[in-house]
Amino acid sequence: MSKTILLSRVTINDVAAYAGVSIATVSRVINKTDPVAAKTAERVRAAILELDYTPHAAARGLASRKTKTLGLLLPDIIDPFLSILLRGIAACATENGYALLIYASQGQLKRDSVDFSLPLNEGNTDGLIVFTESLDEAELTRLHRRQFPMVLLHKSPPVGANIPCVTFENKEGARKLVEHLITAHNYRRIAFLAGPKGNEDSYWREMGYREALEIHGIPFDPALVAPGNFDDEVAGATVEQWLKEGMAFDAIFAADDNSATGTIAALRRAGKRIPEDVAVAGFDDVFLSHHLTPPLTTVRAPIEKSGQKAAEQLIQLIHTGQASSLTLLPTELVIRHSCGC
Amino acid sequence: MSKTILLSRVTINDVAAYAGVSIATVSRVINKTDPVAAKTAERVRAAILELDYTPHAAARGLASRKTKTLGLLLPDIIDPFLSILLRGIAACATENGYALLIYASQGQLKRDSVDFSLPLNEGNTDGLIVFTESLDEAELTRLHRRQFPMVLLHKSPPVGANIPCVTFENKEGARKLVEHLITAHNYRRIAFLAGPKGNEDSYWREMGYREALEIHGIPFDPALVAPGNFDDEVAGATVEQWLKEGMAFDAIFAADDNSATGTIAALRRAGKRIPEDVAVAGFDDVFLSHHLTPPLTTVRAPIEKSGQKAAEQLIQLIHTGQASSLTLLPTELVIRHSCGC
DNA sequence: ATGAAAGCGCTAACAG
DNA sequence: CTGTTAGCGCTTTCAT
Repeated sequence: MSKTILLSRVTINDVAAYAGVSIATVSRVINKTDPVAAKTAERVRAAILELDYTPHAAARGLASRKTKTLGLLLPDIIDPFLSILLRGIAACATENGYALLIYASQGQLKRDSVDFSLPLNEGNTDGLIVFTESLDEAELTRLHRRQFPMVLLHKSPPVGANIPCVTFENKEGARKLVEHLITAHNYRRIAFLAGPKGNEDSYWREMGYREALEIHGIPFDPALVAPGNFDDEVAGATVEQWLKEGMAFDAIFAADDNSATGTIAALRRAGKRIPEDVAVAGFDDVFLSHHLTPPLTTVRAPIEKSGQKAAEQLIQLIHTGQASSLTLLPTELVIRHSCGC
Repeated sequence: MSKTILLSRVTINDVAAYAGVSIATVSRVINKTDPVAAKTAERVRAAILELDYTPHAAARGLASRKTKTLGLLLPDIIDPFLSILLRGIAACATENGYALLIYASQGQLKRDSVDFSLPLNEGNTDGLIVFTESLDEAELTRLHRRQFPMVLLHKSPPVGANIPCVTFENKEGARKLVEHLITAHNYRRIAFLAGPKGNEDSYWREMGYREALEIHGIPFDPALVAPGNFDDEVAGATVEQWLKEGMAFDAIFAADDNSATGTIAALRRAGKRIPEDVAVAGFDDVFLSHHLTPPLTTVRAPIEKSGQKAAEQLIQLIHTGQASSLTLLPTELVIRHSCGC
């Protein structure tokens, strides 16, 4: 009976033998790929239950050439942003019957040695979501040549490779925010705390910042741009440095809310009032933004949606071979008090 | 040459043919399982490079009976806590050459139907990390009977199943915190905002709270315990309800920092001063805790470490068949200002 | 040091 | 409706 201790794996053969049918029939009732007589199916189901059988995913994948899992490649950084993104991806994947295989490459993955083998590939996933810089361009191009389904998240494709991509309207969001700083509050010395080098979200946010300045005839001052690295401590250090140098500014636009948080902390340590002495604004609108003091003026980025869209596009690509080459998610200005409002 | 477009998969056979050796030899140079003559190995490596060959993970898994991936089962909630936990797990996994397969069960996974197949199992992972309530006890017991390597995160094993478990010293941390509230500030009406029903971390934090009261001869008042659900909005609503009812308290101990955040917000909306009118304390010490106003007094939980330990234990279990049945990570009181200090 | 061959557990024609 | 059989791509004895 069910007390039998089965240490070796129960396979489809055991089920077939137990139910007195062929393995093909067992496969059919499991996958519902072909009609099976009701009574036979019932016997098979009983056998599965009795033997406590679970199909072997790898074997299935080998035979059917599909794994029902999505791969996600991330660089190391795991922060509030990623956590929200993950929720979007995971929800969409699960909803569509896909598992999510995540690989956090510490830094960028490159094909450096011969025995290099991409941990996520055709063998264990049906497709890949590649976040920012997690994968080397050569490798990206190679996989694409192989027709391996991929979508890029917050990163544009290498030239010549038409890989679908989903990201935010970063430039517009930043421009609107900075224009608000200029027109509503008349700030003129607005500093920008950039994100990590090479990060495209940050790049476009800076472009939006510059565009706003230009529109309003404010000359761009390179001294007013410094690294914040999407990190509260790095941002804090930069702000402290500026303060020490006696740099003049009446507002700081941080490329994300983490760096805005560090900015506020540093400003406060230096005895500055926010927004009276220096206004602060961020980007993303993550959880903590409205719990800061003062509540942070920022740009809401639909992070969860961007994850969801990426998964959606990937699944569509897997099923139909087609996906939008660019999905641009709208951003929205969120005025709170740190800007002076 | 390399311009050849290969649409069909390149297999070990292609490599073997190209290098003029048998597939066994190719396998050997890839896995370094047996000595291969230097010149032969060189030819094989060249072939791999030239053909752009990547081993097929599923086939490998099937043949070798190991997948080099760890599975992580999560309930739906993806919050700052999870994000930190993930970092610990992912880092340890990657470091040891394992990929991480994540499945977010919306709610608890149960074996409800026959064609139910646990998305993460012997077929695609070498072992499983099960977080809190993500997996039904029956299924847990079943997998354990099968000797499938598992470790539980923030959840104790079903009776009779000796599954390794890693969690925090929740009770001690909570007791120390509440004792601080009592002895340093002389609060007597201390409310407790509990976590989700069934959550063991929350349960032990409540036990620590009760113990502290008892030690100091303060009678336990059930009216002072209400749900916060590890969520800022739920916590805020509860606090508002208390305020409306005219409930008397001089301090609120929230079971986690999210609910402490909501508590502070609600208190402030009601015009209460913190800590003068009501003191607040949390648990976890996540990123935002020291950016709140006032900075939050809390208990630091080594979240990243708990993820790392879980992965470590699991890998050890896979390799040696042995692991500590209980890993209890110490917590530490973090006094900031929200308690009155 | 290398090759031949037998599976790993399953799906998917193809028969019947 | 059901069974037989040929792989899927790889690892792993067992020979040589």
